[in-house]
Amino acid sequence: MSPTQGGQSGPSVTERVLGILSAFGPGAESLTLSGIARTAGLPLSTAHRLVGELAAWGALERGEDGRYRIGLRLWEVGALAPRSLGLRERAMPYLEDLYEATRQNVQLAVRDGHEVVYVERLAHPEAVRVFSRVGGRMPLNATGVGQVLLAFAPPAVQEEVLAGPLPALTPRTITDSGDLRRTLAAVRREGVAVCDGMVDLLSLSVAAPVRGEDERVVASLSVVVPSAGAEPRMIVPAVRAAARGISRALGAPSARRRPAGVVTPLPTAPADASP
Amino acid sequence: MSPTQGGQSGPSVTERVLGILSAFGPGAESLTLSGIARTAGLPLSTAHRLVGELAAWGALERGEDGRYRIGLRLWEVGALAPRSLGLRERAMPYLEDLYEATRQNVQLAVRDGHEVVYVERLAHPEAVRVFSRVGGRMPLNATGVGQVLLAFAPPAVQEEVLAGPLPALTPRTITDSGDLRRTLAAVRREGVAVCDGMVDLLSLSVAAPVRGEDERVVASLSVVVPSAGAEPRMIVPAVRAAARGISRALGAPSARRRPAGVVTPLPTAPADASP
DNA sequence: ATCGAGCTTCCGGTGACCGGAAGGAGCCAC
DNA sequence: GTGGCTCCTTCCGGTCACCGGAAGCTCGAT
Repeated sequence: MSPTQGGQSGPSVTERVLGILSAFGPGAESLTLSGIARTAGLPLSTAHRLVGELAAWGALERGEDGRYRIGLRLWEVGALAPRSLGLRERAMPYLEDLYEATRQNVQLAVRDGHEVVYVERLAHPEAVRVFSRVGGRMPLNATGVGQVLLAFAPPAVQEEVLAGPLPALTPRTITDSGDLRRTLAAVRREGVAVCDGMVDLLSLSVAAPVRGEDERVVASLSVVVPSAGAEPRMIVPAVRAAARGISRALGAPSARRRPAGVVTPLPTAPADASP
Repeated sequence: MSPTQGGQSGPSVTERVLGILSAFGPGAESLTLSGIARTAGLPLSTAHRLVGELAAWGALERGEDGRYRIGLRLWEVGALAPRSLGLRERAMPYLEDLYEATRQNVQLAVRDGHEVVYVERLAHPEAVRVFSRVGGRMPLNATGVGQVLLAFAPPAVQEEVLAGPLPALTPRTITDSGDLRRTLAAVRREGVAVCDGMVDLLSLSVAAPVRGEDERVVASLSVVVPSAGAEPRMIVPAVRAAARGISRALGAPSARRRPAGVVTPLPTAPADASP
């Protein structure tokens, strides 16, 4: 299938170039040429040539220290990703409000495969430290946003995750697939996930689903507060309201504005846990 | 110098791949395969192969409509760009405050070559419409952030821009190099740029410089308000204060916190307009 | 039905790419 | 000073991955 898997031939040029980009990551924002070559598994001279072309275009930048970093031009192109830009633009005002109201951490995330990817994050400098970062990944089972995204994911994805290993970040992380299945059902029922001490024993997160125009859950929104003395009851309505606001901004019919006081039932989950 | 400039040979594989990424841009967030091939100047079958590899890696995503978009994975890598992530992370709290105080548009931008690139933007849904967008570019002479970034850029860059054509976005855009030179001197003297109706006749922006640990101006911050009835005197101090806060967060010595009431002079500009 | 636009697959010739090797620059330890 | 390290840069000939024309496919529109 891949143009280069036939027999003993090496990776294609494209794969090598992408491999160079992959060498960068959280904790490896700047690399030397040899570091790139080592990480990407390329001979030094090959890496030199390819990196030179990438830098000429602006995908990489070379600092005064001679180290390479991701270039502004690549960031610019990446910013065109619909799941980043389109979502962010419309969600920001609501994230703002939620941030302003809580002065804690507010996060917006989407699902990519079996992981959560954080798309936006507002953090008060004095709020609880949080492990996530914009552009970072986390397992689906261990985070509030992850549980929401998983609960409303296609059944096939749910089963794959439930069948696979469930990594534990703390002793309180859900790692039993039966427990997780029950939790997901609860999330679908309640429309929120409350995750206490699963990423980090000191923090608690409250997450809610964001729906797109076809009613599918396209993102999840959460607030992270200190676990000690947290009162989720105070936060849940605010998170739900913000998530609904974003869904409306994205055109989700179920989140249409309606006369105050009239309560419409939440749409039923696309599919239940049992496929 | 380039590995492929010798004689009549075509662009290298790397250049072709980057050309494919370049095909995407503001107003072209989603493209068909043939559209990509046309824009990038590649034969269809070549584009097909390369795009396939990019999609397999996650640099591109193929929608249900068969069109290609920038993939989340590329966004993720791009998010590692130091001028985006590092800057944003530290600047956000201050942008927040400024946004909260003005409920208008707040922007953070850096210079790349002879253009401004917007790195972050907070926009109130009911605020003045603004042309800029995250990841977008604008000419240096026509925007508040641009004038600030140009005023504190290396003299060589200033001269290049002053020598080159100065695009006009409105009749009020500065297009005379003498005028621009005087404006830049004023910006250096005042530490702020006030730009009325230069991007768009209805809006006014107030911008201030953000300095890094080596005192160099690394970014610029602005607030955009409706031109009609705007009172810049009210906004200038807030913008200056936020810019100074970010500079401090980035480690700029001149922005160190000091006993209230003691005024330290702003550092002199790295170089005056006349080189 | 007929057309056209867009997509996918196939395959043989060839020239772009590969990477070993040599050499230079900077740094630290001895 | 001098040896040994790491990192970077440049060169060049053989070979194999890449290129792209062509044929066929799937749509939807006329």
